[in-house]
Amino acid sequence: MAKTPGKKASKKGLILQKAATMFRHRGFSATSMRDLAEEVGIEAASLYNHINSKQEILEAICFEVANLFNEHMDQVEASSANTIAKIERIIRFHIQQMIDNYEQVFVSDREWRRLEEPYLSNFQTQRRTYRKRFASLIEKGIDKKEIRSLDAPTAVLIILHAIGGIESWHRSSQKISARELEENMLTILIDVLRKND
Amino acid sequence: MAKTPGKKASKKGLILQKAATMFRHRGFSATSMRDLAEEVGIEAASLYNHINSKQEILEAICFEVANLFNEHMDQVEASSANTIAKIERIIRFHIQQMIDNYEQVFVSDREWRRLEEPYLSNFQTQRRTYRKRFASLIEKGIDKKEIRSLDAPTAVLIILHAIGGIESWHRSSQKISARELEENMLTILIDVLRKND
DNA sequence: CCTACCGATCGGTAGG
DNA sequence: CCTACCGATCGGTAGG
Repeated sequence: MAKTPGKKASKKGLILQKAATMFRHRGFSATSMRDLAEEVGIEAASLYNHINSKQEILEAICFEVANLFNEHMDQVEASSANTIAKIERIIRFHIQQMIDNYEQVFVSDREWRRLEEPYLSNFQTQRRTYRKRFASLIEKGIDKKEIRSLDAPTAVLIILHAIGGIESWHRSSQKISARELEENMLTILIDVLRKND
Repeated sequence: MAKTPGKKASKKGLILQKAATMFRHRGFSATSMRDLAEEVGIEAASLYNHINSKQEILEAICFEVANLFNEHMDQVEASSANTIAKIERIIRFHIQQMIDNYEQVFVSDREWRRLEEPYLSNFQTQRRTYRKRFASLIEKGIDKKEIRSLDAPTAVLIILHAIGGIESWHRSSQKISARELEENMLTILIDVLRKND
């Protein structure tokens, strides 16, 4: 109610959405505000009625994605499922986001390096914290003998980056379905963790 | 003997090496020829005595890496090891290259998108072909019951991107040793494939 | 939301 | 390998 959520909000939303698509294709640095404006359907100068700078657009994309994953992690940690089920939920969420929210997630994952301080450090810290929470979950699973003995930080590294591989699936011409991809990937990644004795 | 390999060759080598480091940090688009020149220790204009364009530098880096991996794949395919040993060799090579030849491999892996045609298509084709060869090896292992039944293209996707996760290790402050990382990662990735019945 | 425009910087060339 | 410089384009602002 405080801010009118009418046209102004949706135009900013459109800018962020178009920006995500363009940043993914060309990269942040190679995308010009003029190209973005054209895609949005206004003049470059008019962009600045909705956003303050090019940097701010990148910040909005990166931190929206970071918040999304942090909040999901909160939910999972607060749930009462067993450890391997929690991890499965997290992996599934990553896969689904990489499929359904591809542009934003990709940009957040690959272009966050172009963030300026202090946002860069903030983002890196959030990222590190998220991975530590994930690794802790795996450690707990190992302690409870639900998960095979392995180096948890390395496993997190592998799992998260493996999911990033969905990018190649998006670029692939002869795609299997998203549903199939999700199941194939989940099966393999869960098998990385599951004890088989 | 044909080309004198003295100062001219090593200066070009220096340019490529410095460029790889800068492209990794700032990205191809955000790296200026002036910044690169300063790093090399000459004026921007002097760069053009050794290379023809900024694009050409990126091409040199990307295709050198592509050739390296293709040639390794040739060797492995020609060898007489069993399938799982061949795959282990390939994975180990990827891990080692990602550790020892990090700047170049990273740039080739992340910045190839900035390549212009016809190099872009050429690179993409090489990449696709390499992955198909890798997937074929996995398929063969499945047929020979050396490898568990899984979707080979998805497994390749996971393995290759998982290894890309070594990037996070490079950025990490509290590093385990390269040797440990290699073993942790290899163990986990081979366990993805190995039958355990 | 536009026209008009700013200073800075870009990749690259001419000519020596 | 340098000085001097090119046209193009950049992110962003002024003023309406």
